[in-house]
Amino acid sequence: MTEPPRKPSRIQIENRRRIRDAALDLFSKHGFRGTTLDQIADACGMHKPNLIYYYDSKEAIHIDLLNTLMIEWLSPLDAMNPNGDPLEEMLGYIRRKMEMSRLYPRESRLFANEIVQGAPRMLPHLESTLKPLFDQQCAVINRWMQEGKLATMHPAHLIFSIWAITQHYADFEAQISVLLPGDDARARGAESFVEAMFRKVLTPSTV
Amino acid sequence: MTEPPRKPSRIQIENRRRIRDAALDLFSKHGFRGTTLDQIADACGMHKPNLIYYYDSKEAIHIDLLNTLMIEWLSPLDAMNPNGDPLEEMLGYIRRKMEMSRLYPRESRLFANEIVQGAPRMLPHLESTLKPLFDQQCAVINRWMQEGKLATMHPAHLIFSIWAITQHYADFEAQISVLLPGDDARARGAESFVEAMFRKVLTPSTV
DNA sequence: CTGGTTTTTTACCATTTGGTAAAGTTACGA
DNA sequence: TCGTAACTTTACCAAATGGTAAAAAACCAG
Repeated sequence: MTEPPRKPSRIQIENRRRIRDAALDLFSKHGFRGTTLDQIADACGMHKPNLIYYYDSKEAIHIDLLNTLMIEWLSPLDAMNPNGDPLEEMLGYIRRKMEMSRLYPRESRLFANEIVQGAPRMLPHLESTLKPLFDQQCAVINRWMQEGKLATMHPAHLIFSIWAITQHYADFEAQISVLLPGDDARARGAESFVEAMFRKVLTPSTV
Repeated sequence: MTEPPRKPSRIQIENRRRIRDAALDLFSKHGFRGTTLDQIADACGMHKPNLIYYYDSKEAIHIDLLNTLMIEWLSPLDAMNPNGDPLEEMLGYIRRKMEMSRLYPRESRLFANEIVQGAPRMLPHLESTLKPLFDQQCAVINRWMQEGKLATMHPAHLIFSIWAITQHYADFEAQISVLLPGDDARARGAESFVEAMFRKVLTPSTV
């Protein structure tokens, strides 16, 4: 039988990490096809065949990145508490998404590149990992709305709008920084705008 | 002196159009680097050197596409009437953007691809064409808010949120169609959700 | 230390890709 | 209809790119 994969050595763990970090940087900036193995090798101070020693192919690096990052990218959605205060849970989620967009724009753009181009390497993952979580949280939000704790609206589109707006700040930064210069003030302005907007949208009308 | 460019023949006009159409399709699906001249040639039934006869380079095709499409892509923003009813003008703009996202997803994704990757071929255009229009419309919206016709908020971030949500439906369609299948019902749901959401956000609180 | 295993490096290769040269063909105004 | 300019096709090329083979070097358990 085929040998089972042995426990990876410290060198393997560290070098795989270096490769992923360099690849994240480049894939998020230039996309999969726009990034070459030579660039990745250069960026992490290794030689091209060394990358192939740690990863079977360029595509394997990309897939590993997507898999590794998807879980933590979705963690805020998972962290919503069905028993918490609905409005505060939603606003907390939105705040965490804004923070991730600001702190981890590379991850945001990695996924944006992948999905804009039809998610060729991620569709199965969307089905198997994202969809169940999404449906579950839609159900929670729906319950909250039924209970009158949130304004009533289509929960799926609500989540889409949260994703759209929060990730827009990372994904379209090139455009945004032209239109509204001043990184720091802009980030603060964005956060208070988005919070105020969704507070207004989500607050149920007191009948 | 250099000969001035002659008036293009009918064949030139038609073949350039064919090239642009094929290129739009491919660039929007696979990005600039992910698209090859052979693919474009194939898609429009021409031979590779023939493309180069009409366009100096692959990049020239891409740039021409971006330039050609930017004006009509921005036309809804330009079409807002400063003397119209503020709430209806804004909702009309949002409706037109949703419609464009549904009818012209290729254009949306072409720009998304370009901007996510830092707008390498579009930054000058953003500065020279988009920025003035953007600033102007921000001023109009600001005036409307001052006059109490719209809820008060940061106009730039408001526009960003409109772009983010409306274009999200085109740009991230691969993800959305997994999470919320059924193209037709989804499109209708999206339009009524977005309209209701922005109506709520923009309606000034009657003090 | 040492011998085998893991890791790195050098040299190389086949394919893809953007683009060119030039011959061949078609369109079209005089 | 005829000659020239516009257009198309074939054959080709150099560089870039993903990946391989195998030798050299570093590591590490006994």
